[in-house]
Amino acid sequence: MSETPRSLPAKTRRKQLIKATIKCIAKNGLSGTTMADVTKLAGLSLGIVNLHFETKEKLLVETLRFITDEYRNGLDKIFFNENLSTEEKIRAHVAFDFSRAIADRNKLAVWFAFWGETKSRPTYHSICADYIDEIAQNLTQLFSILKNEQNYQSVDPELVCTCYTALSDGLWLALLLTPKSFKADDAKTIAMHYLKTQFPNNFTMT
Amino acid sequence: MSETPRSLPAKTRRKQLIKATIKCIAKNGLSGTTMADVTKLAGLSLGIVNLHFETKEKLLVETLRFITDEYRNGLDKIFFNENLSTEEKIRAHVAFDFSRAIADRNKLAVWFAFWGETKSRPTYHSICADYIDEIAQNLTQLFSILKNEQNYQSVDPELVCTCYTALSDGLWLALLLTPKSFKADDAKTIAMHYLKTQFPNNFTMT
Amino acid sequence: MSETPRSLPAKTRRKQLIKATIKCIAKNGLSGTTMADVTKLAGLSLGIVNLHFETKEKLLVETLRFITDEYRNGLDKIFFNENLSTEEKIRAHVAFDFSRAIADRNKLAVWFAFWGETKSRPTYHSICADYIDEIAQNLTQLFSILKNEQNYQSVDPELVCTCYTALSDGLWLALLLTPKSFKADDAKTIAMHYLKTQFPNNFTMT
Amino acid sequence: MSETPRSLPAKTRRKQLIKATIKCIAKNGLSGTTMADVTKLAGLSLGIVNLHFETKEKLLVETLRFITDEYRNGLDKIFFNENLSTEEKIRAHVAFDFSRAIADRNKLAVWFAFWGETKSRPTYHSICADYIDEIAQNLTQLFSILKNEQNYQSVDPELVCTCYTALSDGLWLALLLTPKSFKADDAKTIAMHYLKTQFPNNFTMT
DNA sequence: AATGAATGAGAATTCATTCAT
DNA sequence: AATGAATGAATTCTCATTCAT
Repeated sequence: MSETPRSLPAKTRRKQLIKATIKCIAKNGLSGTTMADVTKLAGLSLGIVNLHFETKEKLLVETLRFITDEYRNGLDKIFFNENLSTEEKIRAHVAFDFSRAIADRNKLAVWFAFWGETKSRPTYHSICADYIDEIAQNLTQLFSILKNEQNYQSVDPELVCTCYTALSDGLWLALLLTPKSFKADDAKTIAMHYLKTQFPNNFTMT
Repeated sequence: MSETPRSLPAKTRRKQLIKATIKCIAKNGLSGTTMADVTKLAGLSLGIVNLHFETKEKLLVETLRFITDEYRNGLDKIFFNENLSTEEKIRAHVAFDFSRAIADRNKLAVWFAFWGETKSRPTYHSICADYIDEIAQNLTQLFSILKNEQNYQSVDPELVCTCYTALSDGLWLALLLTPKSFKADDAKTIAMHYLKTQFPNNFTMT
Repeated sequence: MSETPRSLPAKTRRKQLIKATIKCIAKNGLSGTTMADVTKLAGLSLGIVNLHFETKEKLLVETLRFITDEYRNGLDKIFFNENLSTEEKIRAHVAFDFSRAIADRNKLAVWFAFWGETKSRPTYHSICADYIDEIAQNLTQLFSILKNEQNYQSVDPELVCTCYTALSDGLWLALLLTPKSFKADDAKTIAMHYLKTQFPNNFTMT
Repeated sequence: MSETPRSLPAKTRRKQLIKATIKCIAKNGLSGTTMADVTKLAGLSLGIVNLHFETKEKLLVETLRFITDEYRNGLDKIFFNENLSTEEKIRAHVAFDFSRAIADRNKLAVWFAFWGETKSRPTYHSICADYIDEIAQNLTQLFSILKNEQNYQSVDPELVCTCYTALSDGLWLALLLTPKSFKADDAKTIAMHYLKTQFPNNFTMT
């Protein structure tokens, strides 16, 4: 194992601790995650969390914010990419949803761990509510543009967005619960299958 | 409120405690649920959990099993109801998924609380895996029969089952996360919308 | 050692813990007093403080209140005793100030431990301010009555009260700091010596 | 505020830290005084205490010694001042006891903070015992000289010294506990009032 | 069957001290 | 001489479990 330098920029340390926290939550659950576990996994001392995050709760919040930002930023890059057509953007969105970085079982476990506590923790809820809204607006807009571009009469962009979002959440759950029999590619196939029912002239090949 | 008798059949006490546990998990999250909270909410003494469930862990497992059984039994009643047509069975399935009893926010919070810990707790996982499989088989069969009855050529019953299941899981999450703007009826509409894309000649009216 | 019963009335347990706390503060200082020390000295388990006092801070406050109440109640019994003359009441007051129960080195250490933190802890301050005022009023009244009864022209009862109070506080400090060379009886002699200067016709014999 | 030079004579740094310690103890109590607080208040780095005092304990001891020396040196200057008469020396002593420099609430808080820990800390005790003795000897001698000079028959110089010392300690406590209603001038008045009872021909005017 | 005071292992947090820069 | 990130022992607090009544 390579020696970590004794002193590092605060940002690096925070990221190091957040990554260890993700692994820990995936391994032990939110309730089973102790500061001792996290710091040991990070190869650091017990007191360091307090130094960089003050409390365990704040570390958890920052961890949720980290995966939230990662997801949002990834989607924003697609949404604001001027080189992609609308269809390509939607395809890229789906591909991103079930990519290595996002549909990673550790991160999925973290998502669901926080969602499971959302009702009782206003802070978790507000962090989630925040990004859900923004992404839904962008995706609805994409469906709306595609509808107009390609003259799909009966499509309801908002409904399709809600349906697609729920579907991808449910597919993530399936990836988390039945990792043996259900893979990211299966999930992507199903997501595309739904989009094809709405936009039959698009989304035809893989 | 009427006085609880000091001595009651064990089964009644167990149900009483499980119901208190559901409320507690919804209110405080899985990690924030203590035996003191549960027993106080049930109006019983601290020691009673040990008497009826031995450990907290076993109470939690029984709680998960309780909502799991409730869901499975409800669906079984529909599936084995000889008075219903296949379409009616599927309609009833959807109606049940978003009924008062099932799409109750307390129970949804419990589902997601356990799912969030699933990766780290083999027991929770095996309880979930168990019922998921059985229900998927039944639902796939219904789609398969409908396909043959009504001559839907291109429908893949297994894929539709997986897609519907993921969709309803995702809709439950939406009900949990955004209860203000998204109601059970909205969820049901979206679920039916998906089924209509697969079986356009069925599921036409509300 | 006699076995303590496993379960006791809450009041008894609280007193038991407060007494152990007094000993601990005297032995280790306020900052050196740990819950582990207190509970070990009381022959009880670590968790019991939380059960009866919630936090360490509350145990400390109750401890201060305990010695405060003991002092105030003792003086009240003297002040409201109808069988004593005014001079007898003042004599009893002095005797009480330097009695076994009050001029006990453990308790003195506790008094000064709290006084030393008074400036930084509003709660400690308010508990002290409370009783100081009440006692000063009563003592001033005694001096006032004695002045009138015995026709002492130049005595200022309020000033004598403040002076006596400061003197007895200082004598307590001497008892705490130089226990070898300075005893309760010496302190009492000095206190009486001061009173004799103000009321030469009273307070003549021991 | 002017920049502190990065490198300064050790003595200056030590005094700087001791002054910050006094403020900190007054503000947060002895138990609430951390190295982080002290060094921040001094505008210096956390590691500097170790450099100049080795341990926190040694810094505290030096702080106690600092206020102790300040008090003792002030009194020595009076005692060995050949230009003052005995009465003037005693008057100066009282004036010093309740001067700005000594009856400062920060320093009083420090005195009582240490006295509160004296019973459990032999080091603190020996520092205190040391100066108490020396001052008592000097003051007794002054009273003794005054007695002989002015022919006070019944005065017991040692008793008067003990009484005055206790009184001034108690007055300091009053200044600490009830700063609003009790000021240094009030304390001085009471101290002089006591001395007048012993030496009625002296100490007549302010 | 039921109670709830007591227990004590386990977890978060604090903070004096260290040490590479 | 000075810095401040990092350490980890010590302490408080939590809470599932026990057990005498």
